[in-house]
Amino acid sequence: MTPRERQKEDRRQRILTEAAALFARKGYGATTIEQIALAAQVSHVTVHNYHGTKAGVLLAIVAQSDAQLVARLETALPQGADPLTLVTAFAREIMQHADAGLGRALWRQVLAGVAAEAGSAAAAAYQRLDDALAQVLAGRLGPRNRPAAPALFDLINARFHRFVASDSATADDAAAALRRDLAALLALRDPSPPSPPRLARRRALRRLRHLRHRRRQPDPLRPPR
Amino acid sequence: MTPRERQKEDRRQRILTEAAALFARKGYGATTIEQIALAAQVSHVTVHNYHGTKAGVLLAIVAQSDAQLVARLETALPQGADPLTLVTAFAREIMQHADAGLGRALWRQVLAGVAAEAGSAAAAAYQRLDDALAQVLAGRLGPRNRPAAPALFDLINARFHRFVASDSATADDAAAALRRDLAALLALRDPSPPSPPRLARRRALRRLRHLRHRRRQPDPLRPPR
DNA sequence: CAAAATTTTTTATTCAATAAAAACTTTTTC
DNA sequence: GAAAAAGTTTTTATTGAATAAAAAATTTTG
Repeated sequence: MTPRERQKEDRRQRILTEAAALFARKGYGATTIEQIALAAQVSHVTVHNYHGTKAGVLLAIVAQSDAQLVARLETALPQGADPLTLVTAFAREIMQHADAGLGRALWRQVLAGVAAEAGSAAAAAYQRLDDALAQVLAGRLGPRNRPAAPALFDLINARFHRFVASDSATADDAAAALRRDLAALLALRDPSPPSPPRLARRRALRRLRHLRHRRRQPDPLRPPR
Repeated sequence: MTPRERQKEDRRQRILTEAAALFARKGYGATTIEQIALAAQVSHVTVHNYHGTKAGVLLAIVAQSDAQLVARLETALPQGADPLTLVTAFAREIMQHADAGLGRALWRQVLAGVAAEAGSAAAAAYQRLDDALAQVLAGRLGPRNRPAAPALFDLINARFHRFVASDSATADDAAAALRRDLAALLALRDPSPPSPPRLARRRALRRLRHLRHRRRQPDPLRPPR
């Protein structure tokens, strides 16, 4: 690594470290690029050259801190759990991570930045992290359930957005709501009335039903014992 | 309505109309509040007084134009369709609406504004519209499937976000992806291996399976004929 | 009609963002 | 190793969003 590359890396790191400290201490709106530049001992133009916008600085911070989240999830997530338990555990982790790390006010700015600067390098990096998170989830679902991982992640993400948008919601509330959503989704049925079963089939069905103690259709996803 | 109220309403409407025209013609970034103010014959401070921020102006425009979308969906959506068809039709409608109306670039700013200004009056108004849309969906699902409406709407919304974030994605692609997601979700199964069935039950199961022509578990949601 | 209340405009300031030129540092080349 | 070249940061300047406070204008009320 040449001295030039090293300097560049140093500056980059200084900017991110100082910005993170300032954002955490004074909030996003109240810290200025100038203050970040001053703390990092560069000019404000350099901050812009490195990260484009103030939101870009924040996205870069998230990209760093969230490599950790991926690692954490790898270990913290239950291994053989049913999908519902897995998904709610996953959701809880990322929400607690949001509160413990940047906090919701900053996360609102992150989500805004991702939406506003779709296509930018910073947004692309965030997207990769999101994909990595979805991969972790996919890895924990069995091969049979893996195809559902993207949709499950979308549901988690929707709840995460709501969680971040509010200041009062708790991670537990959000997880419970997610569980309800998912249960309702899995209970979906075609509204057209089933064609009346033929006689032989009806007999077999009746017998089976009896053996099942009247339980018609066991939920594909049961809440954990 | 007093003259004062009427004037206020007039000004408000002028600002929104002129802003919409400017945004459409020159894009969000290239139109300034000053230009909007000039066209609406008010000062830039008045624009701020009415709508807070530039994103606030845009959100107000969306709130107006999207009352129409709700009405349109009420008529355009199939009535007795199965959930999967309904959901994809719904998704297609809102994406086409986005393209036909503001366009994706502006929608990116809308989504960013909602995230950044969570809690503001403008964001709350947007949220109500979102809720109204979800209500339309709920109305079309039978009473049996209605509890799944929020989750289905979340899935649609996630796809809408992706759609808006990209400039190349088509509404059809997005709808197809949504259909796949949903199908995968509904095929979810508990990963724990089923306890070996008792003998009597096994016999009944075998017979039933035979009568079903080897189809184990019919999809609760079938694609439309 | 005059006083009071409300609203808009004027004026001024801070900060994000960007551009262009100048200054500085490292690397390359001879 | 010195001079030229390349790359990077800083200085300087400008535009535009956002906000605050005072001044001006308009409407309502007594």
